Amino acid sequence: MSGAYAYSGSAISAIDDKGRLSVPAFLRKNLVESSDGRTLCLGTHEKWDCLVGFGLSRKADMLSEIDKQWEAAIARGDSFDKDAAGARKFSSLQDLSFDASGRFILPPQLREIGNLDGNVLFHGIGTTFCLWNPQTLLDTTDDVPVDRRLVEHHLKEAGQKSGGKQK
Amino acid sequence: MSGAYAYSGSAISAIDDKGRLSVPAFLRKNLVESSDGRTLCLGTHEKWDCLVGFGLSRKADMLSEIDKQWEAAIARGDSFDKDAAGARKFSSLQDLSFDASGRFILPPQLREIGNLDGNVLFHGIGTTFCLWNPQTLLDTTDDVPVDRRLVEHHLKEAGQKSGGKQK
DNA sequence: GCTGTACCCATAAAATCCCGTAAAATCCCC
DNA sequence: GGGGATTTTACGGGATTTTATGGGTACAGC
Repeated sequence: MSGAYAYSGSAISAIDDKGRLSVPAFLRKNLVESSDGRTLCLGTHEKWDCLVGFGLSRKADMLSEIDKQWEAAIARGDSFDKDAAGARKFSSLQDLSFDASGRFILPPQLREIGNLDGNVLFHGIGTTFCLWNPQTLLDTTDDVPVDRRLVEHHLKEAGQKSGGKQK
Repeated sequence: MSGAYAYSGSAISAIDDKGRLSVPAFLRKNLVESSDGRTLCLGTHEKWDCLVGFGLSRKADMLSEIDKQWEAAIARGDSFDKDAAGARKFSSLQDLSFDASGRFILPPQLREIGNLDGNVLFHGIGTTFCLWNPQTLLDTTDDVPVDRRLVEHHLKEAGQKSGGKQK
């Protein structure tokens, strides 16, 4: 694998009035290295009710993985639908660029699908990181192996900051 | 693979009264690089009820893919009809040039085959991207692994913009 | 002449960039 | 190790640039 860096840790960040969101600093460094610039790839998660993010280089890895699968399939004489595999992985993915202070605009469609509204919880899960609506994460019935105490802590913290503002 | 960049993301765009359609900006960048100019290759999809698009350089890749399939077939002792494969892939392909603002004229035959009328949904699937009539995509019984929420979002958005105009 | 196409201009909306400021984290010197 | 100074970070608010899209005009071929 290309990137030697793993995403870890968690933090909460708020969407502002212009629909901007800032990437927490601890993710930013890896992201910049893995994208060779300030680019964030963001898409919907295949199973969970959240968004996934990672750097550009991961996209290239995904392409070559599909290619390898295809080559293995034709060598065996099997069929392999590259387009279906590509659609699954790429159709929701957007390349977003963030500015020097780490902010990017969250596209409306991703915002809607991810149920994001107000506070967003980022948390690294290795090769990628997830963006959750903290409440959705607490309420989900999926098996998302996250320490609830962590989420609750971030929520409490964010609640104080906005001072009960109904955003 | 030649291009390190993969087509991803989705957007809707409308065909105007003069039959023009604009390539969404996020696809345009890759397209220009991969074509060394403002050229878009457009054809019908082999399986799905939509059109496929990509840059000029992808044509060479397609040729070498056919070659690989042929080699794999002989290795297995099977037969492989290169001409048939080529016909399938290339006969519907047109090279279209788009202007500085990203617009091109959708040839009537492709427009008809792709069932395109009014709003067109572009979505990247890695090495290529697809052009769908959003309604056709929602109604299709083929296994097109696309997040329906995305399509629905784009449709809703487009509906608002035209304000119910029956285009 | 028409018709279809490429090119040019105009405008509104959206995205991008840049500059402040204030809070938080880090450093540093005593 | 305490406390102030410096650096990062978060976030509000413009200004500039890019994009989407309407519409005009010139030039080709029939």
